[in-house]
Amino acid sequence: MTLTDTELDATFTALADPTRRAILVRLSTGEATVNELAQPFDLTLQAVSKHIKVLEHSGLISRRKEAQTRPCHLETERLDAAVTWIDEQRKVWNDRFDQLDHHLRQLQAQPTPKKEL
Amino acid sequence: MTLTDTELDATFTALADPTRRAILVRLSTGEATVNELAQPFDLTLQAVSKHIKVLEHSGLISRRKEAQTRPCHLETERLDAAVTWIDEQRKVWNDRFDQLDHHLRQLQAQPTPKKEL
DNA sequence: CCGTTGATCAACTGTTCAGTAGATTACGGA
DNA sequence: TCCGTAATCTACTGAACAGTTGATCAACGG
Repeated sequence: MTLTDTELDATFTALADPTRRAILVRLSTGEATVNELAQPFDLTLQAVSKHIKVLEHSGLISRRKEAQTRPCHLETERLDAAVTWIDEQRKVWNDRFDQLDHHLRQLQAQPTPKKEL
Repeated sequence: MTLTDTELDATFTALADPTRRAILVRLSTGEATVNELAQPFDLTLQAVSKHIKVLEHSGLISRRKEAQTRPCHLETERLDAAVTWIDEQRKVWNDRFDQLDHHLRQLQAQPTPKKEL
């Protein structure tokens, strides 16, 4: 799935914070509630709740509603989509190198007058 | 190569802005100067210069010094490193699913008394 | 129904960030 | 040497953001 510009904004913004990345790492090992996620951090519950909202808004996680708790879990599709965007750039970049390589081989085959470095 | 927390911060922060992503897309097709990069945007040269500094600081691009111009080019190693981090999380997540799958098979094999949903 | 727990909402503060304008540096060409 | 061009540095403004405290809501257990 391809993301819009706005979705890419939200996704990379969510990934750009160490607390939020730590939450994702924790969630990669399984579901967790807000309290459980907040426990390792020297932050108020409200602050962690905000981070979770950012992650949820980005689509990187989603949540169930279970009794009083609201367990969070990873949405790997968004991780996939982020990688897809990056790979796209690398692909174009690498294609360009292939062309450069081809060009250099041509130059080698038929020596030309040097123009500018 | 593995990135530190600070480097991941800088890398994902750099990717979190649409102008900066557009600059990266442009650079994936080849080197460009600050003026060339600024041209498509409705921004002052100074603003674009700042974005470029953010990208350079993140390690996603680097620059040569050529006469008056300072051409920028992509550093794909950083793109690779960002993908590596994301893949790491997906791997753990998928491993967990494998375990869950294994667990469910066991449950299916030998019916157990239900504890809690 | 009341107290406890999990979590959010609301208001406020301090900091970071994107953008601007104006001055400045650095290089190359006439 | 003087001018034009490429780019940066500095100082400023307004918006967004991370964090706090205090109040509130919703669900369960006695």
